Amino acid sequence: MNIGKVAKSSSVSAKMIRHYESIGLIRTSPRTLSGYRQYHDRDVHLLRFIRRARDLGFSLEQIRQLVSLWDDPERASADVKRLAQAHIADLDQRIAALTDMRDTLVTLATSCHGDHRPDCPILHGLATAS
Amino acid sequence: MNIGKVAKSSSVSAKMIRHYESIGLIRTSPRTLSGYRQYHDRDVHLLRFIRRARDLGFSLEQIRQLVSLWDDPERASADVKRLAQAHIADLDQRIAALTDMRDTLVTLATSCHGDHRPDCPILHGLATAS
DNA sequence: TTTAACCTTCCCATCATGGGAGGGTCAAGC
DNA sequence: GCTTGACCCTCCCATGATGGGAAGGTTAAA
Repeated sequence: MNIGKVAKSSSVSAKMIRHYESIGLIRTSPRTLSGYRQYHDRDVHLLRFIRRARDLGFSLEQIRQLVSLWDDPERASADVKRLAQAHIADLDQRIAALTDMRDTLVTLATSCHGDHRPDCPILHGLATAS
Repeated sequence: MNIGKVAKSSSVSAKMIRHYESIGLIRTSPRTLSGYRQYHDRDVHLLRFIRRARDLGFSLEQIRQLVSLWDDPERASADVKRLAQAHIADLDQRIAALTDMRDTLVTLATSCHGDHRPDCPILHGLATAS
């Protein structure tokens, strides 16, 4: 299988597949005589795994660990759970930070009359200590 | 005032002040004979404004618009409000995306027993179509 | 044989920020 | 006046994940 087909069936772009190879997230693939990368079904499985982990917001470094656990028949599920929970905590923090921003902004926007006059609590709020 | 003092009192690093100057977000400052940038109180005000807008998650491009509205005594508060509401909508989208990730991950992690055994619903969930 | 659709590598861009090298300036204390 | 330490300057490089595009080779079908 060439890289284009793998890209389509894994939903990981060819660009990214090459990149993942270059940073050692996936193994270097064998090549044809003319230099084309050759893949098999198991590579598609791995790339789908990576893609889903990305969709869940894991970083490539975290995915590197997930992949090595995935590959390891001796793994303890506790190790996987630890990774997942650390990531959940991280997501919670980011959600909280964004929610704080949102709430502050909603408060400011609510008090802005939003007409032709220049007076604006949003700009005032930004200019003044919070 | 030298750049270090401005950085301290505005909570914007000297590195960033130079960067903001280089991308035209703030005006180029006058220099001493030896090339040191010279600032005044009004520059500190502007940088604090920028810093607070960053803290609320506005991009530098959005801040560029906010600053020009801030500078404009003829502005309509409706224009500011429009910017703020667009940003709120953007924050809402990001919060929703992160919350979806979080919920999916929590579901997977909950069903993982998290012990020494290798069997793990989290890895299984990542490997299988969602 | 031509052509279109592949593939290759290499460099550059994003966004906001920081690190660090290599070197100049300034003020205080001796 | 000289040393020293704390400033300042510019320039280049790095981050993380992804994409764009150039310049050129390969393949399969018409």
